[in-house]
Amino acid sequence: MAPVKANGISAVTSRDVARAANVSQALVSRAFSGKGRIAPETRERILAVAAEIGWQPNALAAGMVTGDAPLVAVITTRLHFDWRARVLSRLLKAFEEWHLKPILFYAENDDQVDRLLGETISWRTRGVIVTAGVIGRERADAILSRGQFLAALNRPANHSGAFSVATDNPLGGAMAASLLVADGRRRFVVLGGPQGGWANGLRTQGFLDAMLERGIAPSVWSNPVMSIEAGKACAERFLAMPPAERPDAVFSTNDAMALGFIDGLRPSGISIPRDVAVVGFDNLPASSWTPYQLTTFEQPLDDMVSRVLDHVETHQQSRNTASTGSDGSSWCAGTDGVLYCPPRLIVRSTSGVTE
Amino acid sequence: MAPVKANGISAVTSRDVARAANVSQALVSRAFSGKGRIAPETRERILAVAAEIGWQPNALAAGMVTGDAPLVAVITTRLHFDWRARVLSRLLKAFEEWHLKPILFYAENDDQVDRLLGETISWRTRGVIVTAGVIGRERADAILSRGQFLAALNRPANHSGAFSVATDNPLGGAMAASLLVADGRRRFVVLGGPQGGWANGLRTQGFLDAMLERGIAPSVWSNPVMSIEAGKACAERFLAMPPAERPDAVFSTNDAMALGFIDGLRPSGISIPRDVAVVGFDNLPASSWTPYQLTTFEQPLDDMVSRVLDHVETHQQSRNTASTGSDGSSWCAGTDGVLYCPPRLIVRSTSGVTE
DNA sequence: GTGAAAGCGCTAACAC
DNA sequence: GTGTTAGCGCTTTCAC
Repeated sequence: MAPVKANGISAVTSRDVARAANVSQALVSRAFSGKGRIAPETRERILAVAAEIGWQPNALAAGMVTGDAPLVAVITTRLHFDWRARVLSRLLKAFEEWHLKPILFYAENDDQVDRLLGETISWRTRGVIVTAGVIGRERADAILSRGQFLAALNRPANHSGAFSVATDNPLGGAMAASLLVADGRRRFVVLGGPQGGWANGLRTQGFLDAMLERGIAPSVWSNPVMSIEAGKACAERFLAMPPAERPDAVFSTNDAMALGFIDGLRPSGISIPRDVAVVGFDNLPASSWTPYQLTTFEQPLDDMVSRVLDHVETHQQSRNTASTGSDGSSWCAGTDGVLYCPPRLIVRSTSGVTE
Repeated sequence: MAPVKANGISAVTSRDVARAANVSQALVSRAFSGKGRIAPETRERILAVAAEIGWQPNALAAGMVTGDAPLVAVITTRLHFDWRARVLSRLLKAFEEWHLKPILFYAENDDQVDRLLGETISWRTRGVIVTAGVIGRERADAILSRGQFLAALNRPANHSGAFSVATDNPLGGAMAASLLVADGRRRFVVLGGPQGGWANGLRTQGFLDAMLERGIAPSVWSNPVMSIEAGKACAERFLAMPPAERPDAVFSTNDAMALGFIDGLRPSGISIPRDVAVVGFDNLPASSWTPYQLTTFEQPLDDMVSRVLDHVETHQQSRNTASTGSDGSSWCAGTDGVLYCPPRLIVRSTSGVTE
């Protein structure tokens, strides 16, 4: 009954609708696009016929002929209990409102990102948003030179025409240092992450630099995985030290480790913040819960996503005004072209100072 | 230099590559698709030229001509700290491996889902996966009759040709009831959610039914939002009761409320599980942490996603063997066509029984 | 092994 | 207001 292709996909076309409504195929197109002249009654009739047949314009075909499909590429990775889930959620919502369709590219590892960035271009998207991995200069160039936008979250875009927002991690580290020093703490330890880690490395560095300015050299306890278990292990290490040598302040480069550290200390009778202050990073929901009340930093994710969306919107508009691609508007601060957003300090009761 | 369209999008085509490589346009297509006869050297040369020019096949055009783009639609909603993030993550990974590109549709509210399901078909996807809202019978029909697959997670698909997996929530409720009764508990309360809620309603019902069989009628405390704060509020309500009338067992229809309930009881000196047992649902990461150790149920999400992916794979294969759409293989158990997966009981220390 | 030619389903001029 | 026409950038016969 309905035309069916070899692959089993039904292939009703606008022509079928046109025939059924006794009009030309072009009118069907106009009825749906709203562009071009068409009598309201005709339009209604066509819409009715189409609904009956169950036809809707083929977006692929439309995109091809206009050379401009409402597509956006998003590169992401593991979402579970990750800032990316929050970011993605907000992006999806905005795109839905703007009638942009996001195609997702999932990178299991960072090394896949470059390849995915390449695949991206086959889909002739309006642009690509990157929330994982590293953007190569050549790739960035290839994308931008096609007039697509390129926006990166929490990583450098490595290109002047691209847009990049990131949490100011070193600043967060430095803020943690100030806070703990102002609280009169003396012996500091940083709960760090794996060597390659971007965020935790910068947080650690910011902390260490700020301490160095004060002539202090905190020790760093590195953890291959920044989990709650790693935090517990650090607590054990802490407890294994002679009491007099124990740090009286801990800066954990993420909340998970901080929470694990707190949990690890519970049986010991050591008091937080009296004996040791703890500051985390990320503001997990659990950090505000009764058993933790962790002082921490919140990445201004909503602001960051808003910036990204502003960039996308600007790009969309400049596209409409037929500018030739990269308008190079210098959105970005920072010498590396990244717009750094200060993390928000959230003081709870694991640090002594109440500001 | 490179051809540029009015909209600013670069429009290099396979024809440009063909010209540069001194071959026909058809050969360029063959070089990339691997289909059709082509001399290896020619292929290499074309690939090299294309790389230099920076051209890749236009997937939209390819999809249009073959009538079969490697696209999948996924309908989702708020991802932050939600099972959907985990599910989406796994779906994305699988699709990446299968070279299927997911287009995401975001439903802010359940009522938008039907509309999104409609938009879905414009993209001529291989099928759609639904993780939010309600699937109307007509929509399901429209999708399936096009030869697309339709898979639903944690909701009925409302169509025999569609696939649906869901956690067996009533069973979970019943299991909680058994557990608590076996533990010798007498006075039960259920921390429920909003009226409309699907999952929490079934969990509550399962619990109540199982209790009813034992001649017990637990009370239900409904909460408009199933948050940690709601759980705390329930704890206050609990504490406000005369001690003799207080429940000695709480079944919370999600972990967040259970954790909040536990937190709310902390200052009171009431002991868990001695004075009151608590059982949750969802197995949040925090539920296993030191201050909580919550007995709870885990949705077998990985299994469920695997089922969905099996269905997709089956559909893909039946597509290749040119079957005409819905193969109607009766995957589904249950009279409503939903395949129910039993939740996994995770006994920790907030329930008295250690199995 | 290669090229010519015919579309895929639609949009956008342009003529009527 | 409506219909005709010419493609969009590819894939896929089918000749050669």
